Amino acid sequence: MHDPASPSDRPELGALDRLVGYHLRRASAMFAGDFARTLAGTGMRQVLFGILSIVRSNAGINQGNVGRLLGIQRANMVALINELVDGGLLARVQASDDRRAFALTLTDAGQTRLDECLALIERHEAELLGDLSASEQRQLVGLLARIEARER
Amino acid sequence: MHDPASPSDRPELGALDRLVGYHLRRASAMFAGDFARTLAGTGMRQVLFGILSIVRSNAGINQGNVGRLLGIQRANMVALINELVDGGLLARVQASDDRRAFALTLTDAGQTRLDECLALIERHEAELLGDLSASEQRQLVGLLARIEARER
DNA sequence: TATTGTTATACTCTATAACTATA
DNA sequence: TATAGTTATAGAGTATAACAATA
Repeated sequence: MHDPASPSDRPELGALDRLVGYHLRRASAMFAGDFARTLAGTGMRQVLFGILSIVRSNAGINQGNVGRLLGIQRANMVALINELVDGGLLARVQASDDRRAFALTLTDAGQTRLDECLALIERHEAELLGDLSASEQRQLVGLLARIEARER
Repeated sequence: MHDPASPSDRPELGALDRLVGYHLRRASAMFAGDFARTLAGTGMRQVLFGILSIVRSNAGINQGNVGRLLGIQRANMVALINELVDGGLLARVQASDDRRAFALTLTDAGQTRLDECLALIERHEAELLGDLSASEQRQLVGLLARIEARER
């Protein structure tokens, strides 16, 4: 009953607990789950929000480049863009310089929807990051960004 | 051509770039992808390795508790445990104190397989974390662990 | 009543290959 | 040849509901 390695006392993670990949996986899943719960009413998902955010900052960008920025395959972008266009959040017009491509822009509805969601997301992040100071949050983003920069 | 917000120059992420959830998502996906590539030959996956690691540190634990530690539903544990038992890495015997449950332990093959994979995983992590000092890596794990602790 | 393991099932996400029209 | 968008499809991963045996 007092065996320090006994499962009935307090189960341990073993080697897992020292792996950055494991903690990234769990923290990321926590954020994804809470994101979905917080934005439940809006029909917004992490990927869709990412697309809207990028299109706002790069008006006229095509969907291939959006996908490249987010690590989404061209084939999988089609349904996502269709969903946003059908929802009236995104406008898709023939690109002037390349007749194969579409130039993407936010509609007015897309602009306001993006802002509404951003407000919800900021509350959601503040909730999950409540234990970290502002400087620790910047530290975290900085470390993650350096990892991401290693390949992309 | 010199418009600083032009998509053709250097596309930006917009609001996304300030969100911890986004960076967690991308960094986590990078680790998952490289994990899969590094362990490709072994048939090992992140979840399976997690199960083996927990069983080693908690010999005799049942699959429900393993799933609870990893955030995996009971229903989804069945196929995972079957896969590891069929692969000869995990042994499943009737628990002495609860006839509903199975006590899980690593087989000898499971022990050596776990160690082999751990060696590969450590190289994979060292590769992806190459830009971070040892102290920065500890900082990162510490920050992630504090996020995870907020709910579980 | 609650819990362990289980089955069945459905839904999302992701990955690949191949096609078309343009470049 | 290469690229943008598209279709079809298959595989993971994940979520829910329900059941039998046991607690």
